[in-house]
Amino acid sequence: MEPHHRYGRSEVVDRAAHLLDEYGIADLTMRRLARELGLTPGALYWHFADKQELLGAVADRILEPAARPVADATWTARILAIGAALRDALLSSTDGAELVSATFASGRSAVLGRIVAQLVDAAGGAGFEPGTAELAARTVVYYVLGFTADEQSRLQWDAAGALTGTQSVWDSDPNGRFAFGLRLLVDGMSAQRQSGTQDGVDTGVAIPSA
Amino acid sequence: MEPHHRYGRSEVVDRAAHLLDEYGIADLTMRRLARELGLTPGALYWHFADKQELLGAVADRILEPAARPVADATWTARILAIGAALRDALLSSTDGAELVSATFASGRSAVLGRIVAQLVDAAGGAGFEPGTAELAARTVVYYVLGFTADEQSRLQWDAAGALTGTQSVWDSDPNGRFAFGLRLLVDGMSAQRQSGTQDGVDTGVAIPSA
DNA sequence: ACCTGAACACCGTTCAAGT
DNA sequence: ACCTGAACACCGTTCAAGT
Repeated sequence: MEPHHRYGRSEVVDRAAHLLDEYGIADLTMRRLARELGLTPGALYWHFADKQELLGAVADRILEPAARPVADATWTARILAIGAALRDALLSSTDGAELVSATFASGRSAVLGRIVAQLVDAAGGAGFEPGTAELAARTVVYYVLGFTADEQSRLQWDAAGALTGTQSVWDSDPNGRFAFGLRLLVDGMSAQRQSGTQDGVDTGVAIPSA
Repeated sequence: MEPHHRYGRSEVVDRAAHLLDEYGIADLTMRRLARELGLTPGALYWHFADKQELLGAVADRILEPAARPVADATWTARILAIGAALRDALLSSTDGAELVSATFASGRSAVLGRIVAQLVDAAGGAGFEPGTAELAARTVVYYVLGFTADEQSRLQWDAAGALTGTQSVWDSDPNGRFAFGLRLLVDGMSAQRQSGTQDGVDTGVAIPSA
């Protein structure tokens, strides 16, 4: 498609994101993407050092809507909001959770870093010192990525023709199921923080991490 | 190696597990494994339907030590023990966490199912009804897989020559860091369960899931 | 019961050279 | 600044046929 055109990096990422959403992560290959753009495979290596960098750029595009700073509120509300926004972003594209999980593992997403930073900030509002807040923030991310990857793989497996009618507890109220685990974490954070700390106010009181 | 030998399924899994530990998940390919066994690639398809099945069998081998029923104790101690045993199992092989995460996503590990069942049982001891206990159990698994995959990738990256000397908070007390997140979840479960429930005793009192 | 041989349809990456 | 051509070193999977 589209011969005799030269591309910038962002146009290549556009196409890659479209390819992902349309055909899934297994079909997001360098060769396939090149073909879709009417290019030779080697051309992509002018835009990206390797495939991981391309995947990171696609992950960042998916995550962007979840990285917008959340309105001021109590720290619990902020964490619930960031978690929900992250899940929504992952669900917005086919195999989004799987892609972002893989990218997170390889440490190649800048935007996920910003999301973690927002969670750290919110956890700081709960009275945790920076190091502990980072731990809590990452715990939230592990949960959201794990839950959503699981959810999405079931969704796509079901959509591919299987068990229609046998809808178990798994299918019903996914938002509630997601919120349950997130609330577990937020409740755990409430239980661990210094009792002298007011909700939403960082008193700077430290909590030992072990 | 070892020509003129015919293999059973378990011997093939042995070799695959060894290959994983020695060279990592990227080198655990069907062709490489066949070569290591002195076989033709096609031979492996007599033992396994596809690569995912092979990976699932290797994952099960790694997880086996973590699936042994834990000694009776309070539900909190059981969850902490299962979580720690799962992490230990994942860390016991190169790329263990990555392999098991991938296998979990494809739902191809029987042993991980048994581990989840033990967590569900322990959560039941906290007074959660079955559906909610399952949610809590899976949340624990998401955390352990996420934390350990992250930990292991950093460990292996550092081992590969990088940042020696600049050991940040990340390297110090990994056990404590792991326990922190797990305790967050257990505390969250304590906060959500029915107050009439004694520790370790399942009174059968239900909690709504949303 | 277990494996070979041979094929099919792919991969990611590099790099001199072209415009 | 962006791309081609061509090569290198691989993949997973299938299947008739062999022992």
